[in-house]
Amino acid sequence: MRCVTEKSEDKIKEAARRVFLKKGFDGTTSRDIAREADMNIALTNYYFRSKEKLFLEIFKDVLDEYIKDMLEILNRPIGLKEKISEMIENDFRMMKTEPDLIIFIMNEVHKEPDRLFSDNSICRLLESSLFVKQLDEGIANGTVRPIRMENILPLMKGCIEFIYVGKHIHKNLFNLNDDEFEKYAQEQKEHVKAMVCNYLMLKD
Amino acid sequence: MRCVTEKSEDKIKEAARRVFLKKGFDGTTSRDIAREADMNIALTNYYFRSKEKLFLEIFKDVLDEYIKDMLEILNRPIGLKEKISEMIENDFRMMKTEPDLIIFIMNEVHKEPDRLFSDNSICRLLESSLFVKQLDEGIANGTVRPIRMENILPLMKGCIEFIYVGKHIHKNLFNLNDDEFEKYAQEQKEHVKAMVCNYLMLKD
DNA sequence: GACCATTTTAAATGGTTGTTTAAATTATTC
DNA sequence: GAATAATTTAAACAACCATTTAAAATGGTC
Repeated sequence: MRCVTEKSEDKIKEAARRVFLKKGFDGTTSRDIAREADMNIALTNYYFRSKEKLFLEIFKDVLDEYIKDMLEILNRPIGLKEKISEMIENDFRMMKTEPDLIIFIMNEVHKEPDRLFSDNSICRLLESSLFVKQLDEGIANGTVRPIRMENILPLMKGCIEFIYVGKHIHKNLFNLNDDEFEKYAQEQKEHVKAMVCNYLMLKD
Repeated sequence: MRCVTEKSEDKIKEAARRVFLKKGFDGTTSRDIAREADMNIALTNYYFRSKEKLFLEIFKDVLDEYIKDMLEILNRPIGLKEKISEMIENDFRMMKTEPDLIIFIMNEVHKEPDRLFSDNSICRLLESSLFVKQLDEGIANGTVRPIRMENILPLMKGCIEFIYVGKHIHKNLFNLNDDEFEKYAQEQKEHVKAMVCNYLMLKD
């Protein structure tokens, strides 16, 4: 049975995740991780063999986390409009609880594209989702604008994740403090919801 | 006209820009830059005093480049709808010619927010742009949805820059090769144009 | 061609990197 | 409680880092 004190391996992994997300792979040293985990430097390699191996484990987790919620919502048995609203709300929630997640993924993949598994399992999960079925049905009966899932998803996620990925830039560009930025992000959320629904749904 | 043999200082700066944009500040070594510029390592410090100073010079240039075109279009004497179209086309052009630019800025600012000059000169330039005047006029006479410049700009730029910032992710997620991605990006461009205009312009 | 400032070079600086070692400590098994 | 295995430690490793040095090469001026 697990006791109150965490296993060293987990402590290191969690500490490493925190540091990697903040500083990226290149900006993080083994000593940073050891210090954050309050453990001896050698333990990183004792448990994970190398900084790279530890990183890849964490990167895989982070990527799964990013996609898991999205897939769950795409398959939820609710209407299209509500689904879009949920997707956007979920994105906002994620950006607030894990503000470093997106820029971390984007940047690491940008520097080393091969870190993305080359299998297309997620691709197939997306294509076979309930969301795609709903989209195709709506298009067939004329209630939905002809558009593919590949195009509509970034229209939702892009607008939201973009302002958080470039949070400091937008704070500076629009002269906002932290509170004002959050209010601004809320406004933006409602605009995105309205705009995407407005564009997707055809009324006749 | 340009001399045949470039000045060493410029050669180093251009080489450094290329490497920094690809690998980021942390991922770039002085030796990387020297190798790319085909020059001795000591010259980087001879001309720029330090890697940090060289980086800051380049970063300032890159940031200006990102904002200059946008401001010019915002002040161009053309109609709102055409202006939005031009903004989006310009964004696409930039993402194609300098695909690493946005993720580079985003990531460096994310890691070191103070690298952004704290003055709000750009902020004031945005607020006093012709675009804002046109927006306010349209809102006043009921042809444009009540929305602020801060909200509408990321609705345009976010959708487009997002798919390029996460190009490899989207290529993998949607199972696209390079050609297919460019076709996909073109589709996306048209969707964004239509969606934003559709949302912004009120017809009655 | 001697003089001087500028530019370029190879080599070295001290510090940090990821990783390893071998000894010390703790936990587990009988 | 001795023997064995698992964990943790301090120290060291070679490789690489940004930067500096001092000498060499270059170019222009008189």
